[in-house]
Amino acid sequence: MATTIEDVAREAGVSIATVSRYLNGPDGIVAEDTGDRVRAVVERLGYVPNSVARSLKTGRTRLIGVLLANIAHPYWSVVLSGVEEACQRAGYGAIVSSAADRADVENSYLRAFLRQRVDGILLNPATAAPSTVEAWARLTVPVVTIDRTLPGLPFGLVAMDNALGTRLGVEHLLGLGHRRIGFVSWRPDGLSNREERLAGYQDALADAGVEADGELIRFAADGWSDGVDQTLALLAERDPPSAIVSASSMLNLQVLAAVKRRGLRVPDDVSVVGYDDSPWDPLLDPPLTTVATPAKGLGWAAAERLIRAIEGDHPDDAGEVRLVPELVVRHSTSARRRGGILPPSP
Amino acid sequence: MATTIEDVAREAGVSIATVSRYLNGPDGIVAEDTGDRVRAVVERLGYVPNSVARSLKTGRTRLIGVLLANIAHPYWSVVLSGVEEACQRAGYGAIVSSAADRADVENSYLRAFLRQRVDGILLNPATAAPSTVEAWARLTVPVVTIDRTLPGLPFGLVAMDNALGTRLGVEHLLGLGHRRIGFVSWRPDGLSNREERLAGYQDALADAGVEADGELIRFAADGWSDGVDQTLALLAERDPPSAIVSASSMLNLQVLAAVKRRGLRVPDDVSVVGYDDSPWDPLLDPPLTTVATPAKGLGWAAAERLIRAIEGDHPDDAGEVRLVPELVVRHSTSARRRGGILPPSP
DNA sequence: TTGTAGGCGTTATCAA
DNA sequence: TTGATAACGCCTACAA
Repeated sequence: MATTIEDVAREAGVSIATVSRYLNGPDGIVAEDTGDRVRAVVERLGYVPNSVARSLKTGRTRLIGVLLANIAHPYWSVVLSGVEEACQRAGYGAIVSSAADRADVENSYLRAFLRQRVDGILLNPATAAPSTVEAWARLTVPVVTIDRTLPGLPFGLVAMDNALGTRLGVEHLLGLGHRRIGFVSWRPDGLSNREERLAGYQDALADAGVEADGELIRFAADGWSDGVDQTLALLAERDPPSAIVSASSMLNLQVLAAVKRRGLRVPDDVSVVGYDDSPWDPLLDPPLTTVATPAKGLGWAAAERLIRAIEGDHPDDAGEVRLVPELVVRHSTSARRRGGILPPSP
Repeated sequence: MATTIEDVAREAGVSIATVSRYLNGPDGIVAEDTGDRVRAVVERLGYVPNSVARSLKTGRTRLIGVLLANIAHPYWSVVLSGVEEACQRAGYGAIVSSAADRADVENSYLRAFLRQRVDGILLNPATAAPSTVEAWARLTVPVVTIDRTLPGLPFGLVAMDNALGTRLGVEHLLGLGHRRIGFVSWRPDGLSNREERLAGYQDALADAGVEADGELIRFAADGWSDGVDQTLALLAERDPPSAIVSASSMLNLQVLAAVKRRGLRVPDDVSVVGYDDSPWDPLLDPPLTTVATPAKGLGWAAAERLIRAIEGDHPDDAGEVRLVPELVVRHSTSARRRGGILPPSP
């Protein structure tokens, strides 16, 4: 067994209360020479306080649970770096897990977190299944949803202003003279982020008096390939778009690849606006015009907020915090050419 | 306070020992009707066992610490998905943290893990600082290093066969007739993965009897931009390479971007072999020939091994497990053209 | 300024 | 088959 506070107390010739006070109390709560003796013994024995015992006593673990829909998406590595930073500053640890996009896995992790007595949970919901809402609704630990939520979840949300994000892309293209603007996104599934990005696209067009055309909207299945097919289908229409807005960092490359595979040039034949401004977006060919979403800031803000809720200051329990995306103009967009897309080369 | 085992016992009219047995013991350790009563009460009260108390008693937390050098690298999101999967299967949770490439942060997380009484640690060392080795060397918890290690760390390692990885790239290019093959990697820092990838490149050339030329080796500073500059410098040499091997997924795009910025075509003017086969590599322009490294498998194998060590079967405590990379040939490499690189267009 | 002792919620030993 | 009870390691009144 590891050395305990009792070992330290015995060796130092004091009581465990004194050791505990020296370790946790404010400066000067133990006499200076007593403290010196304790410190020496702690050092010599390599004593490491057992926070399991501490948690049992205090009822707090200084652990938060982070439940991601799917951690394999590269976007989350950056978000997590923000979560880590906020946790580290506040002295919390993060148990992170990934639901692999399945509601049942999500549920089982939720139960695990409850058993672990985490002080709070950061939730990126995996699905819009009703069971999800039901299971989470009557929780007592603080929960903050991150990046997206779904109807009925009574938690605070920290997310991007998704509607503004796609709107920025559309308005940029409108300003360049584009009127037929395609939209490639994930298939809507009841989760807020997808719905909002679609709405931002549609509203921006409507506000500009541009006629909506459902044919210009394509939904891809999750993953790294269907976005290519959907974009190809979009480009193969009778009246194809002169510009495309991608609604996700994973789709950016798929849209670009499809345009090129079709033998078209970006931006000369088709302008492309990406999403998220991943670190590699400036390195693409051409450097991608993108809606920048501060991924690290998202993680940081969400963790910060959760920790505040845990520590008792809940200014706006179920309110939303929306981070503001910004358009970064690079070289994948240009003024609309007359004449539209040429037929594919044979 | 949450409901405890005592509440359940009282409501069910049994002792807490019986409740505990019903919950943890093998089937049939309590009489069927007793069990039914307990189950009903557990359900009604929404009792969730407190694993903090359980851990205090048993001395095991079923938690592992995952200490990454820098989680912000997108590669790790995929690795972590493998770690998660292994943990989930075995009923463990993973506290993940990121050292932001700093030895002091790494050390403070190590202490935090020790306080938390994690059952084991998965370590991706941040630096080759001597303090690192010293701090870790006399640990008692099981530790498995992942992806890389450094001299003096007495732990098992689960990593790619890095030398084979770059060798595969070089041999592929040699087979295509290339002789002047450039190498763009991270600046060596004493960590095994970087050293090994360099050695693999050098050995493959030596084995083929190709003269080594230090000018063909360029080291980039961490991040998303210096790799571009280093590649540009490489291409600006008097006798530039006809092919380049990139030693990291983060450098793939930087190398590609630099070649294009120089006005050269891939693979017609310069062949490029990438590293890691990220999910987006097939979508690049041109689709990247890459050394595929099973990132998810890496995470899975490392976590699996750590869990085995925790549970007491340590077949090969400090040995290495090397995952085998494979070359995926796409369209960024081609036979060497005669005449070499043209001068840059004005 | 320091010490004593009770209790946090479990598990597991020993009896019954 | 079940129940009492002693730890596990720490924090924190309350006493001294």
